Amino acid sequence: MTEATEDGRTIRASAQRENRRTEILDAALQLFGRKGYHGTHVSDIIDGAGIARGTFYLYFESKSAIFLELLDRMMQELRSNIVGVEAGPGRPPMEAQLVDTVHRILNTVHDNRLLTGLIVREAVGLGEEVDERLREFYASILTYIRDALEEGQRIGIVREFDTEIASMCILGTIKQFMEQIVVIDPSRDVDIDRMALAVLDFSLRGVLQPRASRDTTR
Amino acid sequence: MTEATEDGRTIRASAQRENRRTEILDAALQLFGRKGYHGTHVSDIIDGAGIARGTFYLYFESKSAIFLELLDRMMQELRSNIVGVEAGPGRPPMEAQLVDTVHRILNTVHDNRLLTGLIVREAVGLGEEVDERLREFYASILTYIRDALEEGQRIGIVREFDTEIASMCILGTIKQFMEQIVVIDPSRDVDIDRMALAVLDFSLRGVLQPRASRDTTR
Amino acid sequence: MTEATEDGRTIRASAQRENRRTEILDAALQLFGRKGYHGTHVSDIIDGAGIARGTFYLYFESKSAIFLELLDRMMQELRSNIVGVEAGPGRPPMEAQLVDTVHRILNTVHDNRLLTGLIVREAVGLGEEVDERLREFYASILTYIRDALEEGQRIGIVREFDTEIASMCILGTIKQFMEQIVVIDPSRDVDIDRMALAVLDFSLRGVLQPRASRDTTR
Amino acid sequence: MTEATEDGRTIRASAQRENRRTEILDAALQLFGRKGYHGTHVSDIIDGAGIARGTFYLYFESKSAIFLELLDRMMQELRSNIVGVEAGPGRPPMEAQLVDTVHRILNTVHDNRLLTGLIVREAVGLGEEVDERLREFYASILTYIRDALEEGQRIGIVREFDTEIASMCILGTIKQFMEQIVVIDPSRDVDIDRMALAVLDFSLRGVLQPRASRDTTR
DNA sequence: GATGAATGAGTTTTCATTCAT
DNA sequence: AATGAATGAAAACTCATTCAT
Repeated sequence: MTEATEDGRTIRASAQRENRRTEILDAALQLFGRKGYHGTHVSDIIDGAGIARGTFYLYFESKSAIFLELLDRMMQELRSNIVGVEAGPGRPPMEAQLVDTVHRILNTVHDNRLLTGLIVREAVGLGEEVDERLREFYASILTYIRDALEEGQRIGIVREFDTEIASMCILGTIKQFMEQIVVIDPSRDVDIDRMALAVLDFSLRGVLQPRASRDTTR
Repeated sequence: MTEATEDGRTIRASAQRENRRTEILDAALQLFGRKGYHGTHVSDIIDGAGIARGTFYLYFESKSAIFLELLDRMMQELRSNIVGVEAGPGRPPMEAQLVDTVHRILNTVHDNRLLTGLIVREAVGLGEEVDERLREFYASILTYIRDALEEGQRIGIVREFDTEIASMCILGTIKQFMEQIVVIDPSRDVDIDRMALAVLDFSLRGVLQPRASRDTTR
Repeated sequence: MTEATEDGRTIRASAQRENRRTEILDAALQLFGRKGYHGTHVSDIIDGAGIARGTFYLYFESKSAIFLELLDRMMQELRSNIVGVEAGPGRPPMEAQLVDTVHRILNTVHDNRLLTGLIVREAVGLGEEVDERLREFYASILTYIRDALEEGQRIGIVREFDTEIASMCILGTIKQFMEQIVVIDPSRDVDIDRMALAVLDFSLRGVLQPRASRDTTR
Repeated sequence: MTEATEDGRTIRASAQRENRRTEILDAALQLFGRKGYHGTHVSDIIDGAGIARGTFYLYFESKSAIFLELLDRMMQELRSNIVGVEAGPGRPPMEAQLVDTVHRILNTVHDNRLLTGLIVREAVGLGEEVDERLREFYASILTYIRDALEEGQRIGIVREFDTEIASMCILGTIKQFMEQIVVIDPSRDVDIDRMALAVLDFSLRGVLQPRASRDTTR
């Protein structure tokens, strides 16, 4: 019956259903983000969502299923904010694009503190599936960064170096700030602007004095 | 009686005892490193160490106690390899010191892959105690890096920038490689030399083309 | 939703719940009464109640919690049967009141053999909490007896003596019969009437021949 | 070899052995008396006695064996202090004998506080054997008291009443004071003299004003 | 005899998941 | 669809007893 053409009743019902689902996801997010996967019990989630125990399993197959869904959601969110930076003719200069990207990434992280926590924290012991997805996620970011760097090298903006390693350095830098925002100091209001500029400045130019000292240190 | 000066027997016995302890620690390390804290059960550890259930509790107070001991041990190991780098008159140039340090850190990490895994992974949900120690550990590293950078600025090797943010960038870079070594690709033989040089190159000089292009991009 | 006014369903459910609870309490009572606290395992209780392991913890926080609840219940029961005896103008003569009280106490004890067993037996090693409650319980009974005796002395029914010691004697007598009923001879049908009268006779008049011998012994 | 005629060596050895045994018994007594059977672990006993774990089992078959031995010892001690009171021609008047007996019993109890604690407390859950011995012990005391009362009735000192019940009353009174001394108030120095006299006064004469003098005693 | 490391059966408790109502 | 009582496998930890040295 519900599989017939959707009349008013089923539409309302399925909207209702979607609402419920979202409420549960939100409750779970709060908890996973705050107390980690193992520290969060199904009891906590149903209490948070104000539903009955059985209802939870009407919407999600298992505790790990809802966790994975949240994980995917956040990875999607992050990915969509990173993709979009492309070096190419007719595009703004790469540096401007990068400032913008870093800005957007850090803002996304900040806006989704809790979800990001899921990624930064729980890395292992949640089964091969989680490991695999996180690996893929980071691999895709690495690839993106690397492509950007190589494009930069091709057009002469970026100097020659080991792009594989460099992209890891950049990823590490980004992750550190993700962690800084969500884990280490979640209460303090962070200055995203300052962060983005400083991160970029560091990544683009390094720490050394440009000319004079460069000769002395070698 | 047994509290008298240790004769051959008690010496041998206490050596034996220390051996056992180490065996159990090793078995636990393998398992925690591979499957995480929650994924590892006391049963796994005693199976791994080839001892009886009760024997485990003869040597360690609890599952969390042995985990904390391993954690402390690795943080100690890492700290002792980081401390020692100091900018100052009569010391080798900072860059050389840094190459050396990065090298040593990455080697330590590589030699203690599994232990490092404990630090990189399990970040939350193991109780306030673990959280606190990890926080302290990273804080001490951050302070160390920052001090080094500021010293560098004072003596004119390092250019002016936000040292708080920059030290986080460097820490993030280091952590990324720790993770790279222990989590992401634990089987593949990594080229520590190449890593150390590339990391340093990136951190010191950034990604941009030094001179000519620097004017054009702005 | 379920917190709205209780409809037929929730009323039935909560009645059911109360039933279950009582069933478990009953099973536990039988076992604690028969085999003592340490001799009774949670496994015994769930077997006795015909429930699953987890169900037990749905109704009681722990093994000691259910024991304490039974303990409190019996102390309550006994107390309520003792309180009510008061010497005063317009009240039945103290002796009649006492016969009645002893009767009621022994009947209560008999009706709650198993529960009483808990009090008579387990006196130590169950933690300070149990000790404390038993101490309080007996202290309240002692105080009650003593007050009654002193009131009796005031109105001239009771002769002069050390009421502190005498109340202990009476308490000891009562406890002995509690024990007699529940521990020493739980199967044999006891004659409460005979007991009550004899106990009172003993307590009120002692064992000595009233007149003649009294002169000879002094 | 040790089974040959005891030479100096084996005599010394066996004296030594007896000493050790006693030390262990003493340590166990302290602990059982203070913390109960279940609250006392073999570890506590060997710590208290300053011996090795295995040594304990060289002297006692099991934890319950040493407990039973202590139990027997105390029952023996008490019995030997009660037996000796006999009504008969040529003996001191029963009342004097009783004062003496009560005195001696309470003193014995006081001198052996801890041992008495074993009897007063742990009554159940230690297996049929313990139950049986305690039952026998109390039965023998009851019989003794009853015989004394009946002898008293025969020679006209004691009035007519239900001696079975009365002997229980007296036993209960005695036990209450045993408990008072060892459990309820073990620290406070008790006044054995006052206790003994008051107990006897209560048992012999009860609480009521003696009929004839009920008006005149005041 | 003495030692104490090792044992492992047995205990309590947890918690994700199921299912009758 | 929603409920929440019931489930039971699995986990950590205890402690009396044994046995090789």
